[in-house]
Amino acid sequence: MSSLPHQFNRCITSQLIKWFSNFREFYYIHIEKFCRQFIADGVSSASDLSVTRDSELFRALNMHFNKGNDFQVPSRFLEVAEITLREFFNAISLAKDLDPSWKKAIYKVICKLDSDVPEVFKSTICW
DNA sequence: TCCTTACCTG
DNA sequence: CAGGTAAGGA
Repeated sequence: MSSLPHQFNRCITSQLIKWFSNFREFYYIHIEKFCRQFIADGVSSASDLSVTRDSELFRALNMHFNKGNDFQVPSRFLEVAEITLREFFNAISLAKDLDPSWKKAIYKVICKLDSDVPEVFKSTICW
């Protein structure tokens, strides 16, 4: 009740930030992986790419982020995942991946689509 | 100069 | 996932 809580708070907050950061990495790594696979499989247009709750991509992400299906993944997540997938597709199609920092342009677009952290996390993950 | 974040490693 | 850090922003 005195000084410790503050340290805990600060510590846990940074841990959560790190946690989400790792999630973000996982997210992008897998979307790129699936995207390249789609291309290898012959998908020719970004419009042919979609992400639904039945998609393998979704399953992979959900398996990692929401293993026990403790949350109902908002449809917005699917939309953003699809946008991200198409963003990667277009970039790779244009051979932009030749540039060492080609992903930054994508990150810049996607981060603007970030949703706020749901209240459940703020109120549930406490000490 | 402090804080955040992307990148890499274990 | 956590730790460490170089790089960039305020």
